[in-house]
Amino acid sequence: MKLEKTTEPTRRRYDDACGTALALDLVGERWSLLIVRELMFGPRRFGEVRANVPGVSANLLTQRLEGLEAAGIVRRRRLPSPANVQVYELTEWGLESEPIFEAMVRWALRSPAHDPSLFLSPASLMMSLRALFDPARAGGWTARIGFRSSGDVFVGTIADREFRARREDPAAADAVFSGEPGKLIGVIYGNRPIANAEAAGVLSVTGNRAAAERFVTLFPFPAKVSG
Amino acid sequence: MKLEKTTEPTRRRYDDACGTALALDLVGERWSLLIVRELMFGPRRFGEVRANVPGVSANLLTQRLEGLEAAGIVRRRRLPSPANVQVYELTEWGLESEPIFEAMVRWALRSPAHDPSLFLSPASLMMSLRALFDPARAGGWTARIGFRSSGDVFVGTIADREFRARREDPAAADAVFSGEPGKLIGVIYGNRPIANAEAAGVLSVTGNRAAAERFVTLFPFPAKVSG
DNA sequence: CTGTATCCGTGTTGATACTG
DNA sequence: CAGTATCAACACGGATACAG
Repeated sequence: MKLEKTTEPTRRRYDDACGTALALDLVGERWSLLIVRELMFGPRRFGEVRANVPGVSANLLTQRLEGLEAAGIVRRRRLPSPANVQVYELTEWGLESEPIFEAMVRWALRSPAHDPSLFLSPASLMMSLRALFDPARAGGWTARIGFRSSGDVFVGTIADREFRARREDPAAADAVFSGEPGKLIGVIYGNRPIANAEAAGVLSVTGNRAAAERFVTLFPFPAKVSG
Repeated sequence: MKLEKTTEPTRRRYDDACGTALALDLVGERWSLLIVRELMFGPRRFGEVRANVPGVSANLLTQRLEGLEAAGIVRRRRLPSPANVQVYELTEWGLESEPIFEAMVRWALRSPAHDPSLFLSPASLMMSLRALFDPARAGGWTARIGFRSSGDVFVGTIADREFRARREDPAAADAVFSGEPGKLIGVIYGNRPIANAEAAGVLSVTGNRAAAERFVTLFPFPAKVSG
């Protein structure tokens, strides 16, 4: 028998009044932000999060979800009867961490170290689109664009110079992209013709083709740093 | 016999094409962002960084500065002859990480876990001001406000609905605040009268008093989350 | 003073196996 | 599917010693 360590014998904190340090105390531990990212577009189950955060082990995911829940960022909920499964979702405040992701994506993609061939989760795809969306290019355009990607579905809405995304059936969207997240983002990042990707068989577009063609021009990829 | 570990036997990376994950690979290690924060307003020496990032040990600081340099975020420079000391400064791209800090500060300060009584570095003070600055409240006002805080000096400039800050002699500013960072930010966060803090002897204001009074109203503190 | 290079105790991480 | 248990390897933080 050994001494009980209640939960935190010496939790590793920054003792710093700076908001940055506090943010790092809240979500700065390894994996935490990637877990929040997966919850950003709606509730997810344990296994769904795990499958989309490559490399995280089950015990760490458990610990992080507990920590995020204790911090008031994540809430655990049980879906009503027919489903009756447990899901994790962001609290209102957790959802408000979104600008952190946008800033990180915009900044990090300028690094020469970025490797677009690595795994990309559907949520990461949508987050990237939000981060790179250029309101000026959208002008007054309004559209609903659907995505079917690795079994996940989203509808992205462009209206009032804003781009929002939700997990939602894309059947009623103006146009729908289907394909792996990495392939979809490749068309947008590379500013390459959709037809080429379709010919390569890695992507398909249904619905209003002109809308799809216009959509992919709204996300300028940031210039790489000179180094 | 064992393999030589050149420098990084198994560097701990997220193998994820998401910009968020890349940002965390770049600056997600413990201490890294707080080090960048200290460099955000100009070059700093090793000891200055160490003194303003409470708890970081010398060897960790060395490691992090090396890593940040290798990533192209920090540059090492030797000041010309009379000084002839080595300083660390952000690269252009490193400087562009600033929006990440603003987003983190704005989000984290809503946490009930924020403890304003902890240590606050002068750079953190200026970062907080940038994060909380409200362009609408500034309107068309133009002013230069100086800060003398823990041996550090800054000038904050309000113009064109923007607030910028640099390490600079505040002698020529319209008004100058002097005092510890925690006390200065307390007046702004708490929206308390300057006179009270002066009476308590923790702060002093010189120059145009009306400008100082107006200045402190431009940084609305975000509402705490209900939890 | 400005770092750099060790060693060491401890806590965290990650792989695997396992349980309900 | 949703976690828990175990354990080896590693990272962290502190101390100390050392170099320019």
